[in-house]
Amino acid sequence: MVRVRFAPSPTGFLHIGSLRTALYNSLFAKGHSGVCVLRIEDTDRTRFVPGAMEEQIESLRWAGIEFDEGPHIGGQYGPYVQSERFDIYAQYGMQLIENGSAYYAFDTAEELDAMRQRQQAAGIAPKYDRSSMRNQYTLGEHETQRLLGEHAEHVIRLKVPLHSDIRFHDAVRGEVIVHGREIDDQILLKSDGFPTYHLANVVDDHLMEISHVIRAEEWLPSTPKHILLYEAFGWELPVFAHVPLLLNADRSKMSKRHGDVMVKDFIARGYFPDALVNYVALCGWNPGTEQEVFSRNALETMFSLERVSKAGAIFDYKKLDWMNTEYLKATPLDVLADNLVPMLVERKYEFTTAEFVKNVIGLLRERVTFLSEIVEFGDYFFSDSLNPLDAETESQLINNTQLKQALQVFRDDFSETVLASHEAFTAHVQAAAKASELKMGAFLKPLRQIITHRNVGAELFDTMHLLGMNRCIARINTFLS
RNA sequence: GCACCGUUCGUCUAGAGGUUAGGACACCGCCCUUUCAAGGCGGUAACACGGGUUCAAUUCCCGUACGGUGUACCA
Repeated sequence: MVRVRFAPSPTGFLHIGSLRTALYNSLFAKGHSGVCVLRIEDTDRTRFVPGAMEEQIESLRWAGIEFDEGPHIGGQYGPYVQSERFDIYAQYGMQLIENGSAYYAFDTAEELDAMRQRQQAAGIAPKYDRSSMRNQYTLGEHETQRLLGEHAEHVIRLKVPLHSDIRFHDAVRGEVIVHGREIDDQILLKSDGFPTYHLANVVDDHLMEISHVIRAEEWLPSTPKHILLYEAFGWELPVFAHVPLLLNADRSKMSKRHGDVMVKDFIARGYFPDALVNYVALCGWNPGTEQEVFSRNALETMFSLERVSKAGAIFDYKKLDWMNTEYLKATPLDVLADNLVPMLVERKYEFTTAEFVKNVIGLLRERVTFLSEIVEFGDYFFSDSLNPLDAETESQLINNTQLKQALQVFRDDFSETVLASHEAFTAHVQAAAKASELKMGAFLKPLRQIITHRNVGAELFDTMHLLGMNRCIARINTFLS
């Protein structure tokens, strides 16, 4: 049974990189008929942000990533919030103390700082020095028990075997080897009684029967510590898979300052959830074919850890935009209309019937990146009070007597048949232009400006056809007067 | 500093000893055209470097360089 988990910390908004990690977990679970659990890792009380968990769940839900178990839905392995599992960690910490895999340490923050400074000065790697600091071994059993008896501040540290090499297989990277001497005696239980990530993570993954740990590459260096913990408990290892990081343009870990990185930012900018998910899935994974646009279902069946790439991927906002246009072109018009109508209503626009809006979207969607842009880009469809023309265009139009003549001809001979077909329209335009000795192009551009108050848009025939004869004539009359 | 991980067009990537090194985004050009797009066609552009191994290395091995991550009583 495949059981995976996504385990964010509620310290802020959901990061785009976290979204991808969650996605990979979810895709992997779905593809293997497994279970994806959400677990909240809130063991750092100092960084806890109220409401963050809810925000992250909401962002995930927006992206269509749902869980099978979690704090918001329950499940057989709860509770799914680590702060509610406080006693469990203490219990397992004690087990490690009893079997000699962990020990008590009483050093203060200042003492530890001093230790690191000494080590740096001596040019050696900063690492807890079990033989010189104040711990169970240097103090002796008697003194240790005495300190514990009087409730002296203490932590529990992992006793890392000095000379063992840790080697493990990573599903995306292959064999990874770390020498035991490089691994620090990690703190397992902090002086406030809360576990560190390392302990909580291993205990929970075991208790929740997680089969595959799919997480970001930043966890790779601490994986040996986790393996040591599994061994200390005598537990079976899950499969580890460390996925590459999402990077800024300068190849550093993707962060603010270089652009939007929170999922809520992408929501606000108007991306389709499926487009964002599709793009992000491709950032570090591909199926080995040349296909780039996938349904969610295709993603679920095709995704595999073996095809996740090893190197970090620079997040390409332009390609994301392209992906969004792909979805904009592929999504059924009535779905798009359902999304756009509320935005139009909010603007208090008058022409917002679903059918009309559908037609507008059909005309304009190839010209924008976001659906929401149509509100602005196609404003002349939704209201008859057009934005003022810019001064230069306006004076050009007003001073063009030939144009006015042509417009009069165009308007006077206007009938329903003009907009009945492209051919009829073209013939009508030509006749009006010819009567004033204008070239067709020289007439069409100003006509567009007068009808839409814009220089670009869909083909004029389609535009006017959708607007209808009366609205077109009204706009020409407004200009002529 | 040390440890680990990585390195194919500007970007995302395909490639698993012998390829004209393929695709996509972006960029440029042409076509289409009633503007802008979309679409079609075409183009510029990559195997970090040095040693091996091999008849043959982008591909395997070892170094070097560069980059990233980690090195907390944060996750």
